[in-house]
Amino acid sequence: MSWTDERIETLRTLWEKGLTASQIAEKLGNVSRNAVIGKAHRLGLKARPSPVKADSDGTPRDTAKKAAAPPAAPKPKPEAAAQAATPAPRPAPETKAPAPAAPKPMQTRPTIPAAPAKPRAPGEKVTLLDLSDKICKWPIGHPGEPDFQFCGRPVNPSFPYCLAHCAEAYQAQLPRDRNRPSRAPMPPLPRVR
DNA sequence: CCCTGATTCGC
DNA sequence: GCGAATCAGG
Repeated sequence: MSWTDERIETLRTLWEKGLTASQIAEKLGNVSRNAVIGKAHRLGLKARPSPVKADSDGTPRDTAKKAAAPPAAPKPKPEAAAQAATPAPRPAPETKAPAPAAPKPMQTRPTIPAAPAKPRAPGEKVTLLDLSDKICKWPIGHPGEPDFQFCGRPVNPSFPYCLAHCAEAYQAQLPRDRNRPSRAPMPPLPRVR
């Protein structure tokens, strides 16, 4: 559907009224939240508190979007595949818990290529405050101890851990039946979207 | 995970 | 001009 004068007027009104982009999109119908935001900006309706816009000065949102740098940064694109990997003992961070330390390997298997990448400023610990959906939350050390920190490498997309730690956390539930040979359908490695 | 607005860029 | 995809933050 297109932006008729009427729809534009509605957009203006609701936007200035303070409704969120998604609310407006819903009222209008047949448009996405993104469409609303995009149109609002093009109309010059702007400036509503954005979560991301909180910069007081320094960080000028230098976001290097796509297209920016073709050569310089080769992003590691893992290619493991998996289906139903039974979530093995997950690390239990939080304030107590003896720490995951060793989600025991029930079966050895070749270690995954592992994720290089190093987003962290050299030397600094990854603390609770650094956590986000995008960095590996695998705890290193024991909570409460001075040097406790998190892995901090980039996550395997849609997982809470990096590729290497996904391999730790999600392992196949191998047959425990003694009678049956464990020919094991093997490798349920972390899926990579 | 849900949500927010902002931005980019292929169409 | 449009808006999906992405980002960055709550």
